[in-house]
Amino acid sequence: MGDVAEAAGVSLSTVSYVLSGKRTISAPTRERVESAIRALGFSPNAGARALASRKSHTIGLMVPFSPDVDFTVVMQFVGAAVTAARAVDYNVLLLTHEDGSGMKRVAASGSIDGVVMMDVEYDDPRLPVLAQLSIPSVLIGMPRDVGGLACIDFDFTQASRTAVGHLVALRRRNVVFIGSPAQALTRHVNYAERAVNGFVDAATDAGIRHLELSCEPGLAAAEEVVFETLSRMPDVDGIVVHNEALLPFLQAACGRAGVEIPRQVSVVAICPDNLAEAAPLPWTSVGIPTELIGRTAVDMLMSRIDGEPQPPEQRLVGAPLTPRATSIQAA
Amino acid sequence: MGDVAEAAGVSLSTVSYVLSGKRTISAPTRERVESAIRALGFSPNAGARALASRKSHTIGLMVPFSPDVDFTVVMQFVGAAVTAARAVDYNVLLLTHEDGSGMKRVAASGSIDGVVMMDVEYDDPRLPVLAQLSIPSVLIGMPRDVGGLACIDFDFTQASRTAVGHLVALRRRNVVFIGSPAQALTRHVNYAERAVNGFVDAATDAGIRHLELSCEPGLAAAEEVVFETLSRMPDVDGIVVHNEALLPFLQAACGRAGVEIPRQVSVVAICPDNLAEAAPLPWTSVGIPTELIGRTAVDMLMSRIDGEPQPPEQRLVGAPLTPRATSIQAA
DNA sequence: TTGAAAGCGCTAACAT
DNA sequence: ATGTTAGCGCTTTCAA
Repeated sequence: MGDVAEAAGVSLSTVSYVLSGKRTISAPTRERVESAIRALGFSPNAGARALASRKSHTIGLMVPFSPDVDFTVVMQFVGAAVTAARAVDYNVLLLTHEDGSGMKRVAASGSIDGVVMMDVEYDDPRLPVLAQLSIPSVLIGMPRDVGGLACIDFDFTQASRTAVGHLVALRRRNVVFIGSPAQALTRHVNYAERAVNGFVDAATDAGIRHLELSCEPGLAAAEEVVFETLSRMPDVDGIVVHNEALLPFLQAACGRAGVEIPRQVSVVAICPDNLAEAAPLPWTSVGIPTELIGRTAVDMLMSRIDGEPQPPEQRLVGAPLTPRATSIQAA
Repeated sequence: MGDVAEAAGVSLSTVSYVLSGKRTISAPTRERVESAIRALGFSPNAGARALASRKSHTIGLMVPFSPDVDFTVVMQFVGAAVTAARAVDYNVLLLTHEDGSGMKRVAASGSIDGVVMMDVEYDDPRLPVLAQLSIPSVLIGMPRDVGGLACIDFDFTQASRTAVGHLVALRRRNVVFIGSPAQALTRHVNYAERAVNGFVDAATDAGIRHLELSCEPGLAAAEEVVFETLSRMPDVDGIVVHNEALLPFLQAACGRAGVEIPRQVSVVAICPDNLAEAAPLPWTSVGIPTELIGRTAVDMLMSRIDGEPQPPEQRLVGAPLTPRATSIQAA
């Protein structure tokens, strides 16, 4: 940085202020400094900056690696978060879901200025650790006890209500909810619960028959759940499905069972829009806005890092329904 | 660190050397220092350490986010790499596949000491950038021109040969190779080519009939490729499939077409073992050792970071075949 | 609007 | 086997 200062004929601190923008610099000076930076190919040293400013310009991102998460969805969050961080000139340090002590270490050493934690569980053992840290954090997901933490999550209740509303508007009167695998339910009681509750409430309000099932992924499980649906509600004419891993198989399973989508049964999926669009028969869906949630999580974290202390905040993100090929008006 | 030194009754540098292990310390001294560290809850500052030592103790990991990669497989590499890095006390900075300039920045600023680049393409535009960096790198994948770079990849040629050998031993004589989608072929000419070549060579050597197809993922495409197989080789009795995204659908497609696995047709998949095991009918497979490759990539990088300069090196990792439910002796 | 200079908390060369 | 000390390359207060 000394070289740059010399080349531009200014002091070292002026170069620093040009870089950080924390001081008003006259246009000509700024210009000279910037061209000197380019000419010398200067790039400020991250370690020195971190030491002097006590900010690493890096956030931690805790990513789940357990086999029961849908990595397609996870990667959408991750991609959005990384993009959002880059946009404000922050790096992203990869932390694993399991590694609570690792998080403690990088936080204590000043390697990160904040944490975004994905796939938060209902009673997540990492929450106490998080609360102890001296750096801010944002959770993606909604634990039982939010304490003073900041959270953001998809509004599953609203999504289910919207889905049911759509089916009712299409004059469907016998609807079934196909939810996430049992394992997800136990880990994330909350979100599964919210989705189911929204469904039940909306169906009750509308005065229509309803049934709630959960399902593992895979073709066999898909066929099973279709079979169970037909035996418990033979005149089913509407389905709400909230299970990303099941989607690729559900249409095939319905086809084999002779259940015609969308003529006989209209289906609304709760899943990211790009998954809904990619299906052979594109799903009508309430799209989980993974991109928006990932980006917002980072934005919330940023305002806690360099803004004034923010109050705890729990944000629920809703989404509209997009009609596609799997739902039409009942005959 | 001064506090720790005082509490332990030693000098500041002794604390530093206890931490880094770069000096032999007498047992009692080390003990006093370590207990002082624990007592004070001391954790060394990463920025200061990076500044003084010119090492960030962080590696960059370039992860692909394009929709045409299989994220299940990607995450296995990532998980293995992160675990390996943690094991030697290194952090992992997440870089996106697209972000060549971002890589340049973090390298120039001293934020990372080395890079592991996943999903390397045949003519990857980032390779020139990588070669310019002053930090070492390791590629996962095999580009056209390796230059002076270090690479590691799965030995697809050997895998195909092993698969064909297995089918031949089961007295299969009419075999088809179902490969990756066309898009993967254009991006990664090399690996697809190697897999196909190994297949063709082995089938030719064994003197059996053979056919090579490629296939998109999804149930419809799976049915199509089965149909094409049957029309071009009605007496097919062996399949080698190298297409992770297709696997969940292939058994269903065969079932629908009346192709009985494994009685009528024996199938060998080239895919990570855990994918092969998870199928309803577990695949006989040549398992891509994602875990090993990810870990080895990090090990190779580490030896280039703190060891003496290493020569360029291209490493191919082979794997054994594990017989499972999709292959038996021909009648 | 700009400059001078005192650290930030470590590492490692040089001592002993 | 341990201590002393000069930086590492920035940020930021204080001064002009």
